[in-house]
Amino acid sequence: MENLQNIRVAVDAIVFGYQNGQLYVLLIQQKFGSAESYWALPGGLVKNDESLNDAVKRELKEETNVEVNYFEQLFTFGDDITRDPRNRVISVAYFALVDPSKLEIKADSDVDKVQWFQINEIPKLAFDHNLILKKAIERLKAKLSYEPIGFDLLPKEFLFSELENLYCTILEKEIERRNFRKKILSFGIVEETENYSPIKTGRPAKLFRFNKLKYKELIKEGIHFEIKFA
Amino acid sequence: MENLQNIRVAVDAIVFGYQNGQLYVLLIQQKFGSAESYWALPGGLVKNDESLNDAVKRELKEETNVEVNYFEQLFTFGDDITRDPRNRVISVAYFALVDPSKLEIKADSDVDKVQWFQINEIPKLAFDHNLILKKAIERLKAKLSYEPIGFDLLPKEFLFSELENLYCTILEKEIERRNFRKKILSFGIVEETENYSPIKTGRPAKLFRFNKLKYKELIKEGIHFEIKFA
DNA sequence: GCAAAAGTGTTCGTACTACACCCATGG
DNA sequence: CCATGGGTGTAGTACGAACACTTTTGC
Repeated sequence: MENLQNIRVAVDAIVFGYQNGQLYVLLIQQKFGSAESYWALPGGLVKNDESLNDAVKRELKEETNVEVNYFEQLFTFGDDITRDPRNRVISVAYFALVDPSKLEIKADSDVDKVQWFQINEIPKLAFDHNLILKKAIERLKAKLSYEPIGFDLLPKEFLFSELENLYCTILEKEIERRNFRKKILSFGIVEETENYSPIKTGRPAKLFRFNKLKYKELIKEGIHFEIKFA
Repeated sequence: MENLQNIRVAVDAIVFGYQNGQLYVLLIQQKFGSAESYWALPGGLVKNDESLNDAVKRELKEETNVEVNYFEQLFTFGDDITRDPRNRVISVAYFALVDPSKLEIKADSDVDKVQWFQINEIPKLAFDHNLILKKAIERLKAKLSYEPIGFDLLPKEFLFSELENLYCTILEKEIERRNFRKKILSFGIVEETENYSPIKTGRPAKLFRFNKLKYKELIKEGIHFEIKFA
């Protein structure tokens, strides 16, 4: 029907992490990179007998030692034909949210370095990866307002002030503490634990936990989570 | 680095149309289809030197004679390795909204038939196209609530009752006419025209038009369009 | 004058906004 | 007793929900 198609299929992973009031993304540097050896998103070519989802998981594990169980498909980049100067490559980008304190990153296989980069200190990346990352950040911001994804970025038990800070940081907005707390608690998907923060300054703060089960029930009932800001 | 990758890249188009109070989708039947010759979404393999976006446009034009200027990327289907039994094929699905009255559909190139199918009378489709369509419908419903996409499906000038009906049909919900009208008009993105409906039953109805410019201004100002229902 | 669809206003309740002070602990 | 963050209540407002009758035309 047509000349033989010669297009490669790759996947890229945008892994966001939150720690100490800052949003980070996981980047790698290839060992045998193209001349300039820019930092890049983890990723690589999909194998013939492997689903796209498995491909991202595998590449991420291989390159950074990070294992993630939930990836969301972000977008497929294939409009710029020369985005990879070597071949025609389209890339299916996936993003994930993790708590960095639970992970041990490690440069593996063909990778030279792995590192968390603060989101507003991103260098020029390989290929169109700056563009991909930009789109991922937009999606993250949007999702934060209508899905309780903040909890994936935090430890199992967390302070309300951390959650609050996470929203401020990602959305780059001030929020009103009292109203934010009321709003979040009103959904009933965040519960107090018996524990208190080990931080020994100021009044001891209760630790909270996210009730995933409750959240799923509410979704079934059609209640939709939404956080707005002034 | 690895064995030669052998994955084909296709695009598929989900073209939604609205007419006479019904939502339709455009399907084709291949001439030399696989045995069963199921109906299918328009689409095909991407050329080596062609962007994904151009590929959907070309395929749609070739197969159905329909020209669309705005496609939105829906999702990339590539987790089911055997979704096409002949080869490993991943498909980047795009969707578009059109006013069918402005189009002349015509089976072209390798296509035997082209037809609008009402959304709740979809037969079993080729490959995983039922799944793709399902996802497209979900996205359409979601988008309808927070973007004024209804206007892409209607003629330039339309009746309020048509708009109202469009929302009811797509969302499969009753809506409250008075509140709906107030809400839509409150955004200021829909204007009265001087014209009246040619329908000669009941009180003559004003025709309205969508003010795209005004909408873009409001977006810049950060106002976000949202329609909720009881 | 009746059938058929278009057009419209008000009340009520809920949910978001804005705002400032007290609390519990460690040093 | 002071410094540090944690924790809370209330009043005003704006927006969505519910609801039914009048208007204009063709036949």
